[in-house]
Amino acid sequence: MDERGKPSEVRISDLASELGLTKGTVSRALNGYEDISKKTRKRVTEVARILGYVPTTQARRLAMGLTETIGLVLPPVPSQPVNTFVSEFIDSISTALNIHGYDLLVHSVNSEKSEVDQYQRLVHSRKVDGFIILRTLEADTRVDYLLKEGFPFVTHGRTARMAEHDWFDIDGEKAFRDATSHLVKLGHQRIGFVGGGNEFFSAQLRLKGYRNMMEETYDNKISGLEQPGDLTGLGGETAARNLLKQNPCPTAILCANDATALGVIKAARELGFRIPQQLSVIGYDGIALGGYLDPPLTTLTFSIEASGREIVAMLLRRLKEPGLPIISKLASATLKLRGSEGPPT
Amino acid sequence: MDERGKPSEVRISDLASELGLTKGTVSRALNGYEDISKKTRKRVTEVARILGYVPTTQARRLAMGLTETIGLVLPPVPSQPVNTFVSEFIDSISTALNIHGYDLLVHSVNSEKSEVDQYQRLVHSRKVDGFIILRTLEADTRVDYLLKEGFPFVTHGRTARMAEHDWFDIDGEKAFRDATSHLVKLGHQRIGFVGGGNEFFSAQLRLKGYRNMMEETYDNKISGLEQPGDLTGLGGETAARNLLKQNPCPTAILCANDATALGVIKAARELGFRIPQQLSVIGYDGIALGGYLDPPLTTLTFSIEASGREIVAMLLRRLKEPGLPIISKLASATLKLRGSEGPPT
DNA sequence: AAAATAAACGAAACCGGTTTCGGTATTTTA
DNA sequence: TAAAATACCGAAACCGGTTTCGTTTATTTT
Repeated sequence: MDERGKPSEVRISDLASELGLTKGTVSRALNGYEDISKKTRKRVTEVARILGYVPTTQARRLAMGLTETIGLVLPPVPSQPVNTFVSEFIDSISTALNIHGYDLLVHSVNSEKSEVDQYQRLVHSRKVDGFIILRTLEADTRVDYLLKEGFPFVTHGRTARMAEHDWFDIDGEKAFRDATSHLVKLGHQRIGFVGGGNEFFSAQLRLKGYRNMMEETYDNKISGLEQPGDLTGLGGETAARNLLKQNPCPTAILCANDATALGVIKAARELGFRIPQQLSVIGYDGIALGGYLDPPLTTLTFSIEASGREIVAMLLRRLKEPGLPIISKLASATLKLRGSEGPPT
Repeated sequence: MDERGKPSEVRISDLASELGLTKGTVSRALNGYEDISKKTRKRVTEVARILGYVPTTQARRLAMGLTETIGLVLPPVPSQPVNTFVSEFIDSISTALNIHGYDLLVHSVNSEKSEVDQYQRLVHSRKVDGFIILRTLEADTRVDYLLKEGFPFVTHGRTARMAEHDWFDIDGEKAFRDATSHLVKLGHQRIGFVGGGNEFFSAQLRLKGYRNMMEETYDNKISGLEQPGDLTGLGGETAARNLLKQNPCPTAILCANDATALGVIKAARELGFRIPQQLSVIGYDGIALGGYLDPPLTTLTFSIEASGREIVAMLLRRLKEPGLPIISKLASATLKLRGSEGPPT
């Protein structure tokens, strides 16, 4: 214990000389090597505890040739901070990583450099052992780059090259089939859809789920109700105006995410629609705030915490056994009925 | 350029032998030492570029005795993910740090270990050069610990010991004076207040701002309208029920944050109050989602991005010049009128 | 009791950089 | 032109650990 301000400056050499051993021996004693006598090991760990010795991370990592650090590069999201996904996700993966002795390094994409540049820097400077990739695109340059380098990573979301890399995803296709089916059962026929950017693979799958269910149910007789979106509230507003000026207009609208749904609801209200009486709205994401709306937003939801834990587990497995065949996992979202949908009038 | 999968494995020694120099010379050439001829320096940088040499971070940091990393330990927030503050804040500070060559290390508090333990581990294992502390309490054990260790950090929010450490804060007292004053000018007399947990210093200051303005305006004739809260929607609901069952009941309610405001609005609606006609509500945080409510939530807001940038600047200054006197900065929030308040009826 | 084996630790190389110090070769000064 | 100063680079120590290899001592084996 040091009385002074500075944190303990005990190095392994200090420990060694204190014990009358060499630092190599101390290191092996502390790391459970078998060629250390029980008595010595006990003595070493005891003195280490008393002196408050903690190995310097940088030195250990240099010697062992690993970083025990996982990188997360935040995708540049121009003003779409409606979603708490990122913070919850960071929380869950850092928790999971910490448990296994790994650290989480968070980087941002500052305007000057491209996104792939960030990955490149992190790889070459050996700051991380692997990556977690968020918001995958169908053609994803980050994935392309890391595959080319042979650098470990797991994506949250699928890509066009999903057969070549580990991934975790929510089954958005099934989720939107379910949601559409739910609306159909309530009696809706003209069900609108507001998508996300089509560059996102997930957006395509959600659209697919919706479209397939509509085609199967109404045998291609009801169409023209798909609108592009951009996963923001503003995008939802414009899409809703386009849909609601049609005649006959939709009695329900399915949205690619909750932010979009909020925009749709806002625009619909301004046009005089009452929800859910005159228009049912369903979102996707399960943001907590949806429960405080009036009416509370019905949405498709999944556990961010579980997703993060799963992804971390996959990545750590990959790091441990690089030769493993591709790992992937498809989890499912559940429809959380809260009140923004009902039978059509 | 390597054709194979592996990332470039060029070490400084490879560069040196390729150039016919020693690694010491190469290092100095690359780091701008004055005892290297212009010609040699040019040759070194050129070959380094061609071979794609990037110094291994771990080695550099070990040799230089620094980590170039800042730690952020996420405070354990039991189910309060209504706020996007954390993700936006992380985004802004990592951007600011990256620009200066620093990394951001994010840790979580896994149940087993206490929060201070996390800081202790990070300090002793020398993983970070400094910390950014979020959600300060009046008596903050994290601050106590780091002050004791003499370890650099900047807080977002003040503490009881703010005279002893660097801090950045939003002037919540003034903000709530302003908001109260705004409601007074609209004609409100019975203005309610729902606080945050009183262990947070910020919550106390917000309450103080509200209370002082009320006392000054109504000369202590109007009181009993303060309710405790917990910064969550649920807390807002119960507080609102307590306030609204009074007779006469408040015509406006000021909330310690937006999540609370959402809860207040929900409860008020359920009790039959129309907003803002029968009850004005004002929040604090400026969450983007508030703009999509009906009516849009009037709130006190400030730039998270600017806060993050400022805090990073303060911390880096501190690291560069440890002897500097305490640095602090008080920024102000602005009242964003959106529609959830109006004159009383 | 001598030889073989096992147990326990010391010595030294290594990870990949940075930095100090000292020694030539070259230029400047006297 | 000899001496002093300067420019430029090599050699080696160092950061704080880990790991391999070899040596000594203690224990078995024959």
